[in-house]
This record gives sequence, structure tokens and C-alpha cells, in this order.
Amino acid sequence: MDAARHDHSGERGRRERDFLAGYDPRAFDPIAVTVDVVVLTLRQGRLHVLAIERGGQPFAGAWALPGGFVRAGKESLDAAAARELAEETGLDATTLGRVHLEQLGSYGHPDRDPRMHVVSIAYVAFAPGLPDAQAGGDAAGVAWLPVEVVAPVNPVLPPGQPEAAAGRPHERGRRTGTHGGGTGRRPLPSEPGEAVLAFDHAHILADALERARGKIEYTPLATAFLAETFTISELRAVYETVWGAPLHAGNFHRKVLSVPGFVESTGQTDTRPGSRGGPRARLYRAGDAKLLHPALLRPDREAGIR
Amino acid sequence: MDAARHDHSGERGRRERDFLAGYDPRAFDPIAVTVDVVVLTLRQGRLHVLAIERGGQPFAGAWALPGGFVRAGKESLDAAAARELAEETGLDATTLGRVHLEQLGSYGHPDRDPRMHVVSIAYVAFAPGLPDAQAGGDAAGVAWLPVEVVAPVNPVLPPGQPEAAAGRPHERGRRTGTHGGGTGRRPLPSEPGEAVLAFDHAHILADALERARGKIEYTPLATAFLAETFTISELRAVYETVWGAPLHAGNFHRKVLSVPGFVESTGQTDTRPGSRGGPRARLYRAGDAKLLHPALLRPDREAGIR
DNA sequence: TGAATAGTGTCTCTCAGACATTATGCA
DNA sequence: TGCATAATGTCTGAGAGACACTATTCA
Repeated sequence: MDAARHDHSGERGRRERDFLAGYDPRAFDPIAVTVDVVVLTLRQGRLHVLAIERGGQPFAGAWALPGGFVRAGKESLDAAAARELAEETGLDATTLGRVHLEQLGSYGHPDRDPRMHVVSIAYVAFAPGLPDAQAGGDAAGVAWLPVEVVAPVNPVLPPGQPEAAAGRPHERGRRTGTHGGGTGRRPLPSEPGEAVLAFDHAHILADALERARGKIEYTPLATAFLAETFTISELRAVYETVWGAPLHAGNFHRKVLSVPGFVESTGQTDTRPGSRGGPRARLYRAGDAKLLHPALLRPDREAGIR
Repeated sequence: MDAARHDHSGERGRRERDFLAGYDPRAFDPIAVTVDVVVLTLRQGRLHVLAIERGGQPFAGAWALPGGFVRAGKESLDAAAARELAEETGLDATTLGRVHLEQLGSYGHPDRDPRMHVVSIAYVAFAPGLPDAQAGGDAAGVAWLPVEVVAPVNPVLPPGQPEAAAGRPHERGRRTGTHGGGTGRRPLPSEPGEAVLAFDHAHILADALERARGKIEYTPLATAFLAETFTISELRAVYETVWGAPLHAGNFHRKVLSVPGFVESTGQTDTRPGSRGGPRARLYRAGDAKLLHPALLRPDREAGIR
């Protein structure tokens, strides 16, 4: 980074130009810098991602991750991501404080947005299940989509087509015609692969899911998906959902309690509404550990990806 | 990312401005996008990082990570990092092919560069020890610095203070005189903490080292620090150097051979030049595993960082 | 001959996973 | 009464670490 790293180097020409660019960047093609946030949460035992319906081109009618421009000279990347998270989820400050937000990685292929070169710094958030309210202050076009409903890759509209690029971003669009109209709400996608993500957002989502799967192995962040107090069974449900594999209840229980700092007991027991019987489970809250020792390894990884 | 995510949202004004910015970004403050590469290698049993001496302000006389601007509309982030790596190390294509390069993270505090808002996407590279040639085609101002020689944090010049930026980094300290001049070469820093890194590069380096320490736990990438064939002892030296802790030779040996796909045997044995006795060690090359199962856990992590 | 190293064998302790068992509450 | 769940106990095999031992080469 940083203009003119060593202007006494060999390639003086290039270096000098970089140097100037550092001082008069408007003389060169710009790159837009944005943040995108993959907000993950659990609802009804399924992993959901926060998505926003696009009205205009490109990718009209597709879904996109919430995000926006980084405010030049005014905010850090983390701050921009936190701002987007707050704006788009509409969560109150206390709930927001329990959300885990971390940087995922950056995506900067020159053709990922047909309009111009956009470098996006992606973030992942682990959020507790929200009380059934729709996401965001204004719910229109914002939805929690089950991750299985999202197509693994974009079946249409590969980036880089001049046609797509030519059509103004969202030419007034948004809800033109029937499609996602401001008034007539169309049903949310529910079939596997039905929802198409715009740009390379399916790729970002896939990376975020893999990050989540790995992260709960060696950190206590699975608790970030739950309310402030929770039962061991609820915690196990998080692991089973994120990993997509059933776990042995007894072994899991003993394991969680044996890892120092993972959870700590509240004296209380669950009020268990709508249960199918069984003793009242004890309630725990997140402990003070930042890393789990030993870690909870996900099953199956045998053989390894060679 | 992507202009005007949903202009039917509440804050129409902001959204609309973002929209316009997507099409005429020159109308707003720009953000520069750069890549920085932390190139790590082992020389004489010590971990070194590739650094470039800064000639101009800010941070004149300090060292910086190699990096440069991403070419707008022309290259991806990975490509930009690979280009910087090639340019700055001057390695031939075959050697370069053995270097491991991965994205580390992005750094975008608005004050990290006093000149303007610069977002830098950092990469880490694991490179085999180079045949003592100086790094880069033009060696002037480019050096491999032992990581211990680099100050853990910048002792002076916190970012954001224009004045501080002007006041020399290590004004006079140590071997003064020719200091950073283009011609008179001054000796490389060798005392712990002697070399000062510009900008937030010390922070990036620290993150890169932690990444390296973790990465060799569960991937075979420690082999990227070695030549195409190597002995188990050489591999152990990599772990000991990166982790900064001695390992038990016998247990390490058995462990490495027991992990499927970590290393595979060449039929040969070492020619062992300059050894201090002992049998000829067998030579191995990297196996085809991408992940290690089970992983090599670094010692001590007991207690965990709570 | 001594010292350092390569490579293997043995033992113990920890831990993950399979399975069993008891207690509790709902239908 | 039957069933699902919470929580705990027991057993086994894998694996990490400590230690011992043999073989090989150089000084």
C-alpha cells in the first residue's frame, strides 16, 4: 500500500506514477470500496441469512447481501460493517452488542460488478434468533432466507456482460411491474436453490458458512446464536444446524461442561414451553473463554480433503 | 457493496447518493485500494520478512511491506498480490510457483496513511529460503529482516498526526550518517526492535505471524518454507522456528509420518553437508494432503486465552 | 571414542465416541 | 403406562507426550 514505497528503486516510472496517484487519485480510474455483511441467525432450527431484494439492474429481482460504501476518510472497515449491520437489521443497541461481527475476507475481481471495479470487504455476523419481527426497520425487500434456499452459484447473469453493465444500476426500477413491487408483496423463496444471489454473493456466503463451521469448533461463538441464557440442548442444536450433522446428546453434554470457560451455570432451570416431556434442563450462559481447549472437532473430517 | 441496494428503504437520501457515487465516483472522496504482502521465509534458522526501505515521507527511513496499488479494472486482488510478490522478490517463475500466497485481511482505518484514506488488502506468503541473493531485481532498499528485529509496534508516529508523520521515525538513532540515502548503504538493522515499520505494517506483520503459526497446525504448508525435497529434521526446524518452541524430535518424526498425505518419501537420503554426525536422513517431498488429520497442535496452548 | 543425530519402541494420560443407566416430565 | 429428554457413568480405541533405545555418522 501507500504511495511511492521506495522511489529510489529501479522502476522509477511506475513508482513515480503510484506516488502521484496517491496524491491525486482522481487522475486515475477509481475503485469503489464497500462492505458486505453476511448476517447469520437461527430461526426454527434452520440457518438463515439476511438478504435484500434488488429492484434494479444489474441482477434485478435477485437477492443481495446487505452492504454499502465505506465512507471515505470517516470510518474504518469494522465501523462501516457495524453501521451496515445496525442499519439493516434494525436491532436495538443491547441486542446488537451480543452480535459477533468479524471480517471474512475481501473480494475484488474487476468484473464482479459490471458497472465498475468494486472491492468489497466482507464480514460475517452471528446473531441470536430475532423475535419474529422482520429484519430492518423498514421491512420491505429485506428478508431472512434459509441458506439452503439460496442457490449455490448464480445460474444467470454472469458479470462482465456489457449489456448488463449498460443498463443503469437501478434504473428507477425496483419494484417495477409486478416483481417485488412496493405494494404487492410476492412470497419469499422457499424451495432449495430458488433464491439467486447477485454478484459473487453466493461465493461470499459459501465462504461465510465455512467460516462459521470452523469458528464454532475452537471458539465459544456458537453461543452468539442463542439468547443470553440457554440450555445445553439448545447449544447442541446450534452445532447440529451449522455443521449439518447430528451429535450425540450425552457426549456433547459432557464435553461442553468439561471445557473450561465455555459455559457457566446460572442456578436456574428452563421453563420449557412446548416440550415433549423430560426433566427441566438447566440454564447456562456464555463463559469467559475466548478459545476452546480442547476444541470441539466436527465429525467425519476423517480422510481429510486431500 | 454495489450501489443503491434498496432505494425504497428509509434513508432514501443516502442511498441515492451512494447510487450516484457508483456512477460518478470522482464526485466524492476516493479511497485508494492497495495490496501489501508479508513475505515470510527462513534464513539461517530464523524467520525473515521482506521489507522495503522508505525514501520519502511519510515514514522516511522506516521500513515497509512490499505492496502497491491495485490496477483498477484490470486485475483481481490475488493477481495484484502475486504481481507485487513477483516484482519485489525477483524470483523466477518456477520458484514462485512453490510459494504459498493467501489473503490475510484488510486494513482500512481512515488515518492509517496520513495522506488519504487507503484500504489495504494484506496477503501472506510462505517462501522457501532463497539462495542468498538479495531480494528483488534491484536490491537497493530491499532486505530480508529477521522478524525479531522488527519493532512490535511503531514506537513513534501514531497515524493520523500530520506533524508526527513529518518528524522522522528513527531520527538519528543507531548508525546515523548516511541514513536512508539512495547511495550510501547503511548496515541492516540487526538488534531486536531496531527496525521500525511504517504505517500499521507492524500490526499487519503480527497478524501474519499469527496466521502462519496457526496455518501450519492444520495444513502441510510448513513445507512451503522448504525446498522441493527435505528431511524430517528440516521440517521440524520450520515448526520450531515459526512456533518459537522446541519440539521433541522422536515424537515429531513419528507424528509427521503418521499423518496421511503430509509427506511422501523419495527413495533418497540426504547428502548432509556440514552436519555434525548421525545417520543420513531420508528425503521427503510434500504429499497431496491439503489438510492435516489429525492436526499438529502447538504445545502450551493449555489454559487457553480466556 | 565420544557426541550428536535419525529413527523406532514403549508406556501413560487425555480425550472422543459408543453405549448404558437413571431420573424427570408430558401425552 | 409409554416415551422422549436431561444428565451421568462406563468402556474402548486413538493419539499426544515423555522416555528409552539402537544405529549411524562426524570430529
